[in-house]
Amino acid sequence: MGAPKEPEFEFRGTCCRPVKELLSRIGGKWTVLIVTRLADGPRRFSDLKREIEDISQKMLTSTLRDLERDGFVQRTVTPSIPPRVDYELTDLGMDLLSPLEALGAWAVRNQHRVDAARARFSGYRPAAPHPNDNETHASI
Amino acid sequence: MGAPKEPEFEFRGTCCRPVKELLSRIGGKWTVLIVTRLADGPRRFSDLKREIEDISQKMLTSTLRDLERDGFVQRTVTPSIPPRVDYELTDLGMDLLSPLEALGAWAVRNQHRVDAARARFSGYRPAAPHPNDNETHASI
DNA sequence: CAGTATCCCCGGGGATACTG
DNA sequence: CAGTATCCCCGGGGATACTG
Repeated sequence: MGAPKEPEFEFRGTCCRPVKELLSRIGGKWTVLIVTRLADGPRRFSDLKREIEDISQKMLTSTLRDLERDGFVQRTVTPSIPPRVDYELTDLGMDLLSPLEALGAWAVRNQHRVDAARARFSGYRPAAPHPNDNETHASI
Repeated sequence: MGAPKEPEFEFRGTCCRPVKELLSRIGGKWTVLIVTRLADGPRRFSDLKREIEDISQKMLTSTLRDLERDGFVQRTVTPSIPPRVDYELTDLGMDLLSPLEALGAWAVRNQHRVDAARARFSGYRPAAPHPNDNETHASI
């Protein structure tokens, strides 16, 4: 009976569980950082940890696990002592780079337009302020 | 004088606060849904509320406010009683549609590869299981 | 080295009631 | 109609300690 009422995505005609999932995956704090690091070639766990530096062990592990689970990353264990684990992009992971780069390029190209909009928004807007913009109204 | 150690994004050479910001914006639960609705033309607040249906008033308001702030959406008030507020994509918002559609199309095209990866991942993996895959080991 | 276990915090998001 | 106010919850993410 009840499918647990997930909001049904509709993306310009095409239906959208996959879109929603991809969006929430790349919306994660570390995913894109890790993927772009791996774009330059395979990395050991400790390489990634060192290169990204601000990431916690836990988030590196769990983000990599999610990426492995979804098929973007291949995990290879070399059972030595100490153990060695390498991560690399799969074909699927490499394919993902294109739309990601398109989005990244767009963000960089249009950054100034967003910044300008923000300046306008927080600046003086004489007409039609939002109801509770609790600005101590300047009048007197 | 520490800048509050934000992880510095590096996206294939180009630096990346804007990429990070765009990613977290479209990673939001409702942003893309709203933007794609507006892609078909201007909508009143209540239209969006009705069309998206599962969204709460609060999230519709705050997501629209974020989109307005960043310059993707234009908000137009008609001070009648009851009031009427229309939202529409700005040029910036419409420009965003391209990379978004590219990403959406990719997600749909490659959905089966992700699904296949997941099936493999949760299925029987004889070699190199993760340390604590606490599977009640089938042996005996 | 490459993890796991535990504890904790904050903010995104939801529900409900109220308002100019 | 188009919001705001309040209260609440959960899970993403961080810190720290421990381990095969």
